Amino acid sequence: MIEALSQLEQGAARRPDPALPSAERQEVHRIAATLELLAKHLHCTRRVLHAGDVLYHAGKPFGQLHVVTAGMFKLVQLAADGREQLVGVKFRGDWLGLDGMADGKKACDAVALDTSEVWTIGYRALLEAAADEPALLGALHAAMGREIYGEREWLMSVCSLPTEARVADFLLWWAQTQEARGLRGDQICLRLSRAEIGNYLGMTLESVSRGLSRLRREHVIAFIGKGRHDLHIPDVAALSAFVQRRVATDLH
Amino acid sequence: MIEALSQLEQGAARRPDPALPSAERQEVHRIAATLELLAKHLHCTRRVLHAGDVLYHAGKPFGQLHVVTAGMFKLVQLAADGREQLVGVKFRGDWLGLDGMADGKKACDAVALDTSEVWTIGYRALLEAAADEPALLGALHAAMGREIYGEREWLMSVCSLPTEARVADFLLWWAQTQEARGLRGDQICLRLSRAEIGNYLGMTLESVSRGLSRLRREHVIAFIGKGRHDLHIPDVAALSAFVQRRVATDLH
DNA sequence: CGCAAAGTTGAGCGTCCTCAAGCAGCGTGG
DNA sequence: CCACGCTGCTTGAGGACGCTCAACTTTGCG
Repeated sequence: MIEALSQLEQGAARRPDPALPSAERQEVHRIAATLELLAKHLHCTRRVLHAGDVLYHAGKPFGQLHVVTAGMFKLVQLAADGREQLVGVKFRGDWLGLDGMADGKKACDAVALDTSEVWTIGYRALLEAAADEPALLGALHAAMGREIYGEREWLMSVCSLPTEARVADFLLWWAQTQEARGLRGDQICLRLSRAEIGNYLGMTLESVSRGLSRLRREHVIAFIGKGRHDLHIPDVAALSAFVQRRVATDLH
Repeated sequence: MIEALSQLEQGAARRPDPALPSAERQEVHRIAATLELLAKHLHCTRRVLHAGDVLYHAGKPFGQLHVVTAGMFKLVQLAADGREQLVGVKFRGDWLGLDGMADGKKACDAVALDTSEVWTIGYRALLEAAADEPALLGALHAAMGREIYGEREWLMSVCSLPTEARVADFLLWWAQTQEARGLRGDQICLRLSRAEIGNYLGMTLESVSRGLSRLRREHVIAFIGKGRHDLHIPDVAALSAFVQRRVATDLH
C-alpha cells in the first residue's frame, strides 16, 4: 500500500512554470503512466464521441468514472433556478464524473466539444483493483486534487482580473494545458462559442469578443483562417505579460 | 470492498428516515457516522486551534488530512504574482488538505477563524485502514466530491449574480451550512472582515458593506449587538427570495 | 481617554453590460 | 451559381452597476 504514494508524494516539485519543457514532458509521462496503469488492471470500455455528444447527464446515478484520452469536453452545471454555468473544460488525462462522488449522482452534463475518446471504468472495479495495485488510488486522488486546485485557480481569475485579462488568462490556461499534454501550445481551436466562453468567464459574449479583438489588435494573438475559432499565439510570454500588466495596475 | 459503496451509492437515495424532519438531520448523522468511523479505525490526533492559528501553510508537503470537528477555518490561496484569494470557508465535517493530493504539496493556507478542533489523520494510515474498512475510502471520496461540487456552485454565484445578491447568497449558504450541521440556522457570526468577504465574493469591501446595509434596510437581516459581525436572519426564505429576485430580473 | 483598525456612506467616475446595427460564414434552395 | 436566411461574431453608443477615493462613524484596545 505504501508504494501507492510514490506518484502522489513525489509528483510534488511541479509548479506551473510557463513553457518549461521538463514540466511538459513530466505531465505527458504522468498521463501515459496513468492510462497504462488503468489498462493493465482494469477493463476499460473505450468510447468515441463526436462534437455535441453527451457523455452523461446531470442526475444520472454515479458508478462510473471516465478518463479523457483524446479530444475535449465541457462540463455544464444547471442550477435549480435555471441558471446554467459552464464549470470546466477537460482535456486528455482529465477525469470526468468525479463530482458524482459527493452524493451518488452526477452534478453536471459532460458534452464532447470535438471528436473525443474516453475510457470508462467502474468505480467499484477501480476500488477492487486498487487492493492489488494501490497506485490506482493514487491516480484517482491526484486527479481529484487537481480538479479542486484547478477550480480554485479559476475562481481567483474570475474574482481578481478585469474582463480583458480574464480572456487572456483563459487562453493562456488553454495553451499551457495543451502544451503540457504534448499538443501545440501556440495554437488553439476554440470549440466554444463566445457565449459559452462568456458564461465560463463571468462576462457577456460582447466582452469576450472585445477582449479577443483587443488581443488581436495588440498582436498578442492572431486568428487563423476565416472562422473566428482558430487562433495562433505567437508568443505565450507576451500573453502572460498581458495578464500580469492588468494585475499590477489593478493592485495599484 | 463492495460494502464500501453503501454509503456512497445509497447516500444519494435519501436514507428513509421519515420521522426525522429534514436534510438537516441527515447531514448531522452523516458527519457523526464519519467521525465515528475515523475514530474507530484510525489514530486521530485531536488538536484545538484558536482564531488566527494556522493549521498548515501552502507548500507544506502533503501527508496528512484534517477533519474539522468544531469551529471554522478559512482557506487562502496565494498566486505567484501576489494575488491572494480566499477560496473556502470550512465547518464541522469538512475535510482540509485535500488539495494537496494533486501534487503532494498543500496549495493554500488553512487558518482557524474561531476556536476550533480538527482531527488529523495520516493519508497512508487512512489507505492502510481502508483495506479493512472500505467505508473510509467512501468517506474520503464523498468529501472530495462535495468539495468539487461546492466550488462549482460558488463559481456559478460569482459568475451569474450581481453584488448584492452575491452577498445574500453567501449568507444563505452560511446559514444553511450551519443548519445542516445542527447549529442555529438563523444566526451567523461572521468572523471574516468585510475585506475578506469581498475577496471571497469578488467585490470590494465597500460593496459588501453596501450589500449588508441593503439587506438590513429591507429587514432581511438584522445585526445583533454593537459589532457588525453577528447577524440574525428572521426568515431564511426571504433571504432566498432576495437572491431569486435578482436572478429573475437578470435573466430578463 | 485617545488612538488604531474596521465599517459605513456618499460623490464621481470607469468598466462592463445593454441594446442595436452591421457583418461574415455557411447551409439551403431556387 | 448566387440569393436568401440563419446563426454567430463584431463593433458602437449610451447607461448602469460597481469601483475608487474620501470623509466620517463606530468599535476595540492600551
